[in-house]
Amino acid sequence: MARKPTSKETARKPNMREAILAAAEELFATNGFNAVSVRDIAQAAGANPGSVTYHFKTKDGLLLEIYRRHCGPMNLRRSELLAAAKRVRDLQDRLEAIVRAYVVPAFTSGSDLAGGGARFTRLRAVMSAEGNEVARRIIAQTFDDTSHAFIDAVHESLPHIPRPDIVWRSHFLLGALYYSLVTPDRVSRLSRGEADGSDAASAIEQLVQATVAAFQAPALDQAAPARRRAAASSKT
Amino acid sequence: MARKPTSKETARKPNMREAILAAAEELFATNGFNAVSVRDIAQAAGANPGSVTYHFKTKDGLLLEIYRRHCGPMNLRRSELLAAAKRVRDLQDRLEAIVRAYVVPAFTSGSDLAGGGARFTRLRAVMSAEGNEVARRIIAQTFDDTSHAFIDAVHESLPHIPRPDIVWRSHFLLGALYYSLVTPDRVSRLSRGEADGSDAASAIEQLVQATVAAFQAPALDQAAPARRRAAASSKT
DNA sequence: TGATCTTTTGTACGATAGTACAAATCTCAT
DNA sequence: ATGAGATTTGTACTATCGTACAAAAGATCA
Repeated sequence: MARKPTSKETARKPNMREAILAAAEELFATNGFNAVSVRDIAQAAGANPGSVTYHFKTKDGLLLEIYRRHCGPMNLRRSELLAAAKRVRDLQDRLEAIVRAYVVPAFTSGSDLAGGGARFTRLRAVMSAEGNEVARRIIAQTFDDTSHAFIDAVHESLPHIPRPDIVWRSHFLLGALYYSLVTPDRVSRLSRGEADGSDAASAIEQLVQATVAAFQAPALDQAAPARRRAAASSKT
Repeated sequence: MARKPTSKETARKPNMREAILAAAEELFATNGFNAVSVRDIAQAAGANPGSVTYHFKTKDGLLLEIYRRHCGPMNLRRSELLAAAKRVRDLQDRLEAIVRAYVVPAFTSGSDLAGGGARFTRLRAVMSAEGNEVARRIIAQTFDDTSHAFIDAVHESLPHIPRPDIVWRSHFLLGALYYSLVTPDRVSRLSRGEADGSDAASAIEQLVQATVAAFQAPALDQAAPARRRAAASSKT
């Protein structure tokens, strides 16, 4: 084999590095980190396995770069939306806007990257579930600021709710958000086709609506004890 | 006869099969399926790698057996609690009892197995995130009945809410439940120590409270459109 | 006890993992 | 065109993977 005419027949890849990143993001997000091999990624990107090593040195390095690529834009977008939300005058609307500022960037792209932020958010969900070390480090130092800002904003809208309760509820929000991206088919299945779990717009609206109501629920201390007993009769 | 030796000390291995199951459950739940090797499991159980093959044939078979071991008891427990909840007369209390019937067995053991159901639920969360094939098959055919029963029960308590909305909200519930078991430390961290994410009792109460409020939120169709964009001081 | 069945051990095999590295190829200013 | 740097390719190495299997050890009961 003297030569191979790669320049003409295949669509010219102006940036193989981007193709590898996109392929890895997709594969990691759907199968987890360890289930995907470097060779799988290379094949999906139409690249050579060695090319992955060249661009990202290690598999961890590849994951790291995926995070680096998305964290900035997404958090920036969240900050902007949060700042705008805080300016909403009506209290009820403001809370909804705050929640929306947290949810929307997770579903839609926070940058120019194709495929949207949903894929990256799903990736985060999967890495979180797997207890991935690289992801854990990045998340703690990158997203905690954003989370705190969000929690503070919610707390300002609901000053009568203790902060720990708000932390719990925003934690539930993130879990619900993650799970909606991980197994959207379950929504379609359980609703017998009446709802489409893959529809981002529906997911956002439903999630915002439910979360706002959850945040507005009375705090545990002041509400539950009075009528606790009737509900939980059998207990270990 | 010598007394039954406690399983913590080296002592004797009365049931290596159980030790392997427990070790695998723990390792899978914390690291994912592919990140854990059969050798890791064997070592954690104090067994020989070949012993795993003998008892469970394959790694998939081991995972399958873990599911088989838990699904029955947990769903049975849920059915019992759900039946009891449906008998609660007060509407508000009934809804709370229904939600509790869904949540409690996921946190506490549904059987005599040590370690509680939390570990298994966390395992399910991780397998779900990884898109594990074995788990996917079992879940669809084992948990969907339970989920439908739960959704129907909630719908009976809230007949004015469209069923798809209830599906979405119960989906969020499961996501929040999963995430609370996957990264409890995040709650502790974001609350700056004011809340303990590892405390099952707190998690349950917070989750039930938030979820009941979410279920009771007005449906999307009838509430949102009126005040979506403009500031709405008027109530329709 | 000895025979038989169950369980555990030790080892090995083929497949595949991540990664390194040199050769081949491409890009582009000069 | 040419040479230098950037990128891609091909291949190989070592480690570890899941699993198979024969031998050793333990258990059970006539």
